[in-house]
Amino acid sequence: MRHFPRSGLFFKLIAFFTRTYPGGYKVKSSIDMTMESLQKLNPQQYEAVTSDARQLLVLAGPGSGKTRVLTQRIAFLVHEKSVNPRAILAVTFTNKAAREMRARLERMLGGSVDALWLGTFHAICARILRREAAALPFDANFVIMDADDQQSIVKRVLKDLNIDEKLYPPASIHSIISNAKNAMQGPGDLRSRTYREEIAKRVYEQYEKILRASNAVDFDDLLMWSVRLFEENPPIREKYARRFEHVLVDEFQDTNQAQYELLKHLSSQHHCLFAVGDEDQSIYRWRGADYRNVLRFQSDYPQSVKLLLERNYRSTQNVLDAAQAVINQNKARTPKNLYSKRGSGPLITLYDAVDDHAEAAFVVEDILDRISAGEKGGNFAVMYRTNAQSRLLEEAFLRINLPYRLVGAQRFYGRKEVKDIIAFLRLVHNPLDTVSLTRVINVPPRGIGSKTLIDLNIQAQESSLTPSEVLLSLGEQGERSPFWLPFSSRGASVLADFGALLVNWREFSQSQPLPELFDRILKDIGYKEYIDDGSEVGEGRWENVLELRRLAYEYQERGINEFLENIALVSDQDTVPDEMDAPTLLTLHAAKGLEFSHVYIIGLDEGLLPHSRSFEDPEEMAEERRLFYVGITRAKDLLTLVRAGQRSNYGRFEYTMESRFLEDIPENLINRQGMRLGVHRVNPLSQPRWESTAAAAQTNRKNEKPPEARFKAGMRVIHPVWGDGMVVETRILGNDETVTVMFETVGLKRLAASVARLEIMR
DNA sequence: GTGGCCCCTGTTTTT
DNA sequence: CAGGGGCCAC
Repeated sequence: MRHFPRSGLFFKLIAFFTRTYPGGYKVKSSIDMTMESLQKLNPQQYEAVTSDARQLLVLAGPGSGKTRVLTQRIAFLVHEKSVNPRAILAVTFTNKAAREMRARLERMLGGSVDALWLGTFHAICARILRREAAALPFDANFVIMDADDQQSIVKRVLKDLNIDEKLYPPASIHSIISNAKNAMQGPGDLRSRTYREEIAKRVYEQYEKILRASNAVDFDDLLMWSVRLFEENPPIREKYARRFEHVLVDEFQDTNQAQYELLKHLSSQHHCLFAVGDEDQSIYRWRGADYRNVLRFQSDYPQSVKLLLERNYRSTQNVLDAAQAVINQNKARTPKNLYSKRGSGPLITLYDAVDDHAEAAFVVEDILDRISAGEKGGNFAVMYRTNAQSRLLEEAFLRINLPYRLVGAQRFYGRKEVKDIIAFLRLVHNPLDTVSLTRVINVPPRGIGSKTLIDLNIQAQESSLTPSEVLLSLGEQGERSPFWLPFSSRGASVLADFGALLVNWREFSQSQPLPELFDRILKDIGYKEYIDDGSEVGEGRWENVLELRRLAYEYQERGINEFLENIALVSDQDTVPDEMDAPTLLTLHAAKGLEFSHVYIIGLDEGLLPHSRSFEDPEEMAEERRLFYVGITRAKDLLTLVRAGQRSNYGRFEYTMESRFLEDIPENLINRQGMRLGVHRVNPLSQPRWESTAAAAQTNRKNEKPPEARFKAGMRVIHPVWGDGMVVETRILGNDETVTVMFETVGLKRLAASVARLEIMR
C-alpha cells in the first residue's frame, strides 16, 4: 500500500492546485475537505478508503460510518489516484442515498461529478437498457411495470389460460416468475415436474409476450435483461467494463443473483470491486437477496481483502448491547463486536400497553412531551413491521395536532387516483401499454364494459394489432375505420370517442409540456368531478392529484419519459420530506440506512414481530430477527420498545403474546413500564375505545383546560413545533377552544387549545 | 351490456 | 375495515 502523508500542511497546499485528469476532467479544489476528513477516519476506515486492494469487502456494523467510507473512497480515488469520475460506478440502495452521496462528493471535490455513474441497481440498469435498446427486444422508451402492473398481467394471463385463481393465486405465480428472473431463468429454464410448475411456466411465457407487446419491462427485467445483454453481447459488455475502472456497491448483503452477476460483468475488465455490507442487516431475502453473495465474493475473488468496521459512532452502549444480544441468537454469521465510546446512555424503555390504541397514544404523547421540553421533532422515528400499523399512529398524531412525516412511496403512488393519472400519461406516452389501457379505458365510466373490451381484444388479435392501435384507428377515422363495422354500433362509438381523446392527447403532447398535457387530460375526462364528490375523502383524493401535478411541474424540462421512469423507480426513502422537522413514521425495512436520536419500535408481539408468516421457516425467522436488529441500531440515544396486550387484527380484538425477541435483551438494560405496573390512566375496557384514548390524551395534559376563550384573533402565538404564528379565528367547541392559526412555516392550522400548547406572545 | 351493490375474504416487507 | 370479485337489476 502506498503510504499516504497525513500532515495537515500538505493537504492545505494541494488544496490550491487545479488538477487535470486524463480525459480532460478538471476539478478545482477550494477547501480540501477530502483530505481534511481523511484524517478523522479510524484506522479501519482509513484502510478501507485508501486500500490498493483490487477487491475489497468491507463488513460494516451499523453506525460504523460505511456510507462515509464509500463516499470518501470515491473522493480519494478521484483526488488522490487521479481516477476520472466517469470511470467510476457506485451503486446505492435508494435514489435518495445516491442524491446525497453525489451532493457530498461535489462538496468534497469542489466541482460537479455529473460524469460519475451513481444510482440504484434499477436506475443504472434502466439507463443501460435505454442506451443499448438496439440490441434488445424492446425500444428505448419502454415503460417499467410496477408490482401492481405485474400482478394484473399475471391475472390476465390466468384468465386467458382458463386457470382458477383460487387454486393458483396470482401472487404466488408471480413470485415464481420473479424468482426465476432474479436467478436469470427464462420460461424455458423453469422445471415442470409438477402441475403447479407447469402452470407457472406457461404463465411466464404469456407474461413475457404481454410485456414485449407492450414495449414494457418489469422491475426484475431491468436486472435480468442487463445481465443477459452483457452475456450475449461481449462488445457491449466490454464497452462498459472498460469504462468502469472502479465499481463500488453499498448494502452488498441485499444483492440478488442477477445483481451480483451484473457487478461481475461491469468490473470484468479492471476487476476493481469495492463492496460494503453487513450480513446482519440483510432483510430482503424474500425478494431474492442472498447474503451468501458475501461468501461468493470471497471465493470468486480469492485475492480480495476483507475488512471489519466494528467501531460504532451512532449509538449508546446500551442500545448496542441490546442489539448484539438480539442478533447473537442467529447462527452462521461473522461474529462482530460492536463498541461505542458514547457511554452507556439511558436504559431502553419497554412499554407494555393495554391495546393498540393505547400503544399509539403512549408513543405520541411521549414524543409530544419531549418536543414540548425542547427536543426537535425531526429527531424522532416510529418504526413498525407492517404498513397497516401506521394508521393508529397517524390518527393519534392528528388528534394532538402534531405534524409527522410518513415514509412510503406506495402510500402515495399506490393510490387509485394517482395510479389512474399515471396510467393515462403512460398510455399517451406509449399506446402499446395495454396494462394502462385496460386500467383507464373505462375511467370515468364511459360505457366500455367487459363485453366491449373483449370485442376490442378480438379485433386486435384478428388483425395482429394491439388494442390501442385499433382504438387509435377508430379515433382517427371514425366510421371510415375498417374496425367500425365489426363492433356493435354502441361499442364502436364509445370506443371511437375514447380513441379520439387518445389521438388528441398524443398530438398535444408533441408540442406541449407535461403539465399542460396533465391538465388537458384531467379536463377532457372530467376527473375532478369523478373523484371529488365533495366529501372529505373526495377532497383528499383531489389533493393527491394536485400533488402529482406539482410533481409533473418539476419535470417540465426533463419530460414525460423521465417523469414516468422516476415514478416507477422511487423507493420509500425517496419520499421522506427532508425539509420538515417532524417525527418520522416508517416500516423497519424503510429504516435501513437511517438514524434518529429517538427510536420507537412498536408492535413487539408474536405474530407481528416476528411476523406470523415466518413461524415455520427458520431462515425467515432469522430474517425477522435481523429486521429487529436493524430497527434497534437506528437509535442514537433513546430506544423505546412498545407492545400491546391486545390488538384488533381484522375487526376483532385478540390477545397477544410478547415477542420472543424481547427475551433476548438482558433485563438490566430494560426499564419496564406500562400495563403491568399499573401506569395506565384509563381502563380501556370500561369505556368505548375511542373515548379511552381521547380521554388519555386529555388527562395527560395536566392543567390547561380553558373555561373560556384564551385567544383572540390577531394575537401572536408560538407553537413548540410550528413556531411563530398569528391567530386568525377562535371559537369554543364543547369544553374546548378551537384556534385557527396562520403559521409562518406551515400556513393555516386548526388546533385544540387544551392540547396544542400555544404560547401567547406579547 | 353496464354499473352498482353486497358479500366475502384475507392481511409482510419493496426496487 | 378495506379492497376485490361476483351477482343482480336497470
